[in-house]
Amino acid sequence: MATYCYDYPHPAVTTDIALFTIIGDKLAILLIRRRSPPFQDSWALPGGFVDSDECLEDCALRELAEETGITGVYLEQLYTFGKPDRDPRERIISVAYYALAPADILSPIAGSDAAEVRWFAFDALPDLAFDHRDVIVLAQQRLRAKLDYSTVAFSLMAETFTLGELQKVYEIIRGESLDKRNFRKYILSLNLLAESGETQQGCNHRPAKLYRLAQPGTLHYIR
Amino acid sequence: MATYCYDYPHPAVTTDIALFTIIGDKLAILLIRRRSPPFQDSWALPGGFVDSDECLEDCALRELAEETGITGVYLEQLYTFGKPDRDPRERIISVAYYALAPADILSPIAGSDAAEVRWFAFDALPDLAFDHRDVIVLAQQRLRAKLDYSTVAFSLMAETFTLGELQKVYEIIRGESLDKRNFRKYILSLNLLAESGETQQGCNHRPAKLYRLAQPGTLHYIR
DNA sequence: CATATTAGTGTATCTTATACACTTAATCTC
DNA sequence: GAGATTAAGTGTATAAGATACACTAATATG
Repeated sequence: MATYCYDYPHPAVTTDIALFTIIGDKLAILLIRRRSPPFQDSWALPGGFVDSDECLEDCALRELAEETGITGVYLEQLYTFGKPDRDPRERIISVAYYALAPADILSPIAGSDAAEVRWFAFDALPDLAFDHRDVIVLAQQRLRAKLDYSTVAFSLMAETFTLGELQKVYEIIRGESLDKRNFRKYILSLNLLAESGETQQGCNHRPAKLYRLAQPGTLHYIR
Repeated sequence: MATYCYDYPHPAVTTDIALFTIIGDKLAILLIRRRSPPFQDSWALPGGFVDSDECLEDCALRELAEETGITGVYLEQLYTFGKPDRDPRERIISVAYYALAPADILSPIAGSDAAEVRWFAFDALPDLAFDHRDVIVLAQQRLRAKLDYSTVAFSLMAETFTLGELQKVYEIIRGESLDKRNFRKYILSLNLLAESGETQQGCNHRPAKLYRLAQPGTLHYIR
């Protein structure tokens, strides 16, 4: 194998991705079971080393795809973790990203570096490799804060969704129940939703109108 | 010189620091003139390579002290810049920090890697090395946003200050003038200030009461 | 002693956020 | 198919917070 030499020590750089979705009525996060040491067989965030010619965001998307098969998520840089001893092998600095995807995303498939891939409820995480628990906690705080001043929550919705489903997502992330009428007033006042024209199918109650984003893929800031 | 070899390419990692203060009635930022290539003689943010056993924040504080002599600032991680070609020498990933200090801080003194150190008005920046203009623009946006939901502005104040001086700082960062009575009502309602008991000296008008932080060094979040 | 300069103070109005309950449309069960 | 069950859908009154606004007070200067 080739070796790469430098005049002074260089750390390795990785990206790690905290991908959230909503499953049932819980916030869930995607973890992989590590195939190799260190922390072999431990659960960890997907992620890996930055290639020499790719930018950080591309690395995060590539690692997520390689290890879990998931693509097309909303992705945002979170924080860079760099304590000298956070990896037992060598100095590794990790640029952490958080990502959001609708729950109807294709089921994850374990890739090369992962023995297993699974969604875990945020409130029932297993022991985690490295400092990945810190990463997840910070990501969840960011998500909750951003709910108040942006439209991040829409990235957790399928292409069409009901206002009830959207309210549920807000309630899960904020950890408190919301008034239905006030919530709908607020959301509709943003003028970011359009009625799809369809209604919900196959529910044992009055079917709700389906909405879609007026400008899909755009993150808006409120206030 | 020793060489350090790895099985696959490692990027270099630096920190860069965007240190803001208020000078006169302008937002100002500290720049150094680079002593060595690349971008020799260009203005740039202070910063430098992460030592193998120091954490990222320590690196930022050390580089700031070494290159400019300034210590004791408020420091917060901003964003990590990692485009593959952002440095012509080799792959360099930079963890950017922004920092705040009161204007009465000791004058900066050029250190080893800096031929010169100077404050520049934010609205009159020179040409900058690397992607440092992007860093500064992002830092200013973060500062402005954070003004609304935290007490960052207090980090720009001297130990004691008048409400008029504090209002001036808010006006400069927000780029608009504020109503005096409403501003005072808002600031005092936070219950974070204590009267020092002293008043301003040597001004050719009614002297203002001096205030200090009730809990110095603590950042508070509003709302 | 008149002028200039900034400090310091209160209220009325507008805007936004909150609290709150019933009717509707579908499915399910007996 | 009648009644029960479930979530959808809708408006108003009140409370809280944000905004607009003008004069008097204390010091220095000429």
